[in-house]
Amino acid sequence: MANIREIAKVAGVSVATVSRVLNGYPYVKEEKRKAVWEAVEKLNYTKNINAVHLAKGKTSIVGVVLPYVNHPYFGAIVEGISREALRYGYHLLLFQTNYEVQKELEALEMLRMKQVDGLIICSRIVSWDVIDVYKDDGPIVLCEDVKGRDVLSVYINHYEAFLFAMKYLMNKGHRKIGYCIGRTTGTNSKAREAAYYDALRNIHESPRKEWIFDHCLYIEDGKRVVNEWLALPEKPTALLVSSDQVAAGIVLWGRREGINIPEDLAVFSFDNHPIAEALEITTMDLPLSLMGTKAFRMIYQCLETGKIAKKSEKLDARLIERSSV
Amino acid sequence: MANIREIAKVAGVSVATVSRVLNGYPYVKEEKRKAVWEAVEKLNYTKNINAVHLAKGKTSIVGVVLPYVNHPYFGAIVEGISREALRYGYHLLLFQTNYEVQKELEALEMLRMKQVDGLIICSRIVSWDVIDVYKDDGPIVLCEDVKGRDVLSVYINHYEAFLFAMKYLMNKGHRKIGYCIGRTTGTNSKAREAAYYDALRNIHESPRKEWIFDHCLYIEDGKRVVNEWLALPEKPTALLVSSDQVAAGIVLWGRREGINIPEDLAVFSFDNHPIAEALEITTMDLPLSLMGTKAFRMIYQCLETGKIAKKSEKLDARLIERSSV
DNA sequence: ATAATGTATGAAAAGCGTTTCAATGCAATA
DNA sequence: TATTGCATTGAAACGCTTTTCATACATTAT
Repeated sequence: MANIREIAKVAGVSVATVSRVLNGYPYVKEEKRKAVWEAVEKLNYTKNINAVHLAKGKTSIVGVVLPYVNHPYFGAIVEGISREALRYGYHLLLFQTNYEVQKELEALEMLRMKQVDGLIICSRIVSWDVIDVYKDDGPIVLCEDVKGRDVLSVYINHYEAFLFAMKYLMNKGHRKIGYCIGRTTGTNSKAREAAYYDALRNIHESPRKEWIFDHCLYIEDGKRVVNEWLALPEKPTALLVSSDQVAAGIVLWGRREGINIPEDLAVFSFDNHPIAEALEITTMDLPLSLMGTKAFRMIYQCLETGKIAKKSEKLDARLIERSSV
Repeated sequence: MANIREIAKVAGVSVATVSRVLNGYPYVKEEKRKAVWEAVEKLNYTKNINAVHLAKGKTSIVGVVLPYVNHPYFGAIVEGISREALRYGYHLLLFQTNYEVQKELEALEMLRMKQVDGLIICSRIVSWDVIDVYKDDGPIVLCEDVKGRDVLSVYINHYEAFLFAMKYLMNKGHRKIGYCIGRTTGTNSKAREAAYYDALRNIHESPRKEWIFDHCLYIEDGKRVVNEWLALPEKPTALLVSSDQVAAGIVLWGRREGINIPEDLAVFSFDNHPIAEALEITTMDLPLSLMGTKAFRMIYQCLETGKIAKKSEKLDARLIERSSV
């Protein structure tokens, strides 16, 4: 495979000139410019981008760290990142972690090794100490409330959203409220948990462990929730569900079990995925795609200008009132 | 940032020895090995992976070309690819194309420039001539029937699956059958179209343009289909739907319009996404994740051994009988 | 004792584009 | 005419690791 030196030889110019032509720099006589392009054509030359990466010290790639590629929640975020990255000529390197520390570390190592120029961590399990170690290796954006820590972040105000939902349910007269969550660890989950407990405390209700359903991610998890709910001696009358997927599962499997929604069980969900519209599920719209877009922009700005306008950005959820509550 | 030369100096060895230690090669005295690791520790050294890429001429990255990251169909494929890539220490570079030729070309260029070692094209719009140009730049796997062309491929037998579905519907007495598809171009879509026409011809029914619904990808497209179906002067009694998402939309919006399924309208779908189970939709299970896994393996095998066991692999769909037909 | 192996190590080349610096030529301004 | 400045170009350094080749010494086999 031809390289830039051969092009230079064939075109009768120096490698510097070839580089100038290839990158569209000025100060090259038109005839030389032409000669270079002809040589490129003739030798069927293509840049070796790894040499470019080495020489420039950057790759125009940002890494995206997430537990599951195939979940609509993360899909929406990635979509937002992808759209923006495309616009600025950046590429995306995907790190599916399954919440394994090892995999997350690997992604961080890739930042240090300059495989990626920056990192967007959609969800994580590694501790802050670990993140801190890699902070100087390139911009890292977290999709969670970093609470004043010295890292970039764009996040959805899950606490407010959950609190809002709780109050909404309580306004409708509900006192016995349970909730479904993807995992109990993680900043976002903790924020929701806090809102849940705070709201319950407000009405002097004590929380019940059996009304909290963990590991709720996909539609099929809704089936499990319905079955567990049915088996409950004392049942909550309403459920906050952190994902429309799970809510859809609950509504659909619930129907099959003869559960009336919202009469027997009110379902209040989050995401505003089209499935929620189709099922008339009351939900909070989460600006996931926007969050991805903003996360990328933050990285980009940091990379190109070295400055950051805002270190942290909080995005709000929006009520979509339908008939499942 | 320290480099391998500095490590060599500090450890009092040559760069070759440092490289040996770093890569776990034999033939290094234990004491030197230790000295190197100590220097690495001391200088907080990390490899510059771009230099590695350049020197090795490979990156251990495979590119994944797809139109939309955020569709469950492609999500499932990527999931399969990702799982396998993880196992073999490969990374995934995502190319979201939105079916723009320019974007697909860019991905192919990345193969030529050695940004990626191989390419998995989940769906495409560029012509075969274009693909051919890049064939020698690295392994390319297509997720479609390449019909004897000299490219690798793993694909689902959409023709058989669609034909099977048509016969199934016809066995249930349906004669007026329409179908919903994501796009009308593309090998996979053409295969389905062919099966549709072949089956109709079999029962001497002539196809109707207004019974073919294009651009059906997401749940919300089901709403559109329902509305169009309702407005039809003469309605098909059954619909073949290429995606469970759309089928779900049809079933759900159909219910809201008082359409009885399957009495008024039978729905036969594809994918076997959990949503189909929740909605009791009869569907064909498509081994999407498996296809991704196999696609990666093909690339991997090609890369590591230079040989290909099978150039093309056809995967079959499986009937999941439920109650929407 | 000698040839043949195996272990251990470093110098140098190879992989390749970018960028800086110095130099040359030519035109415009003082 | 002298000076300043811009246009043009190339040599060489830079980014960094891998890998080959040659060398030296220690064993083991013949």
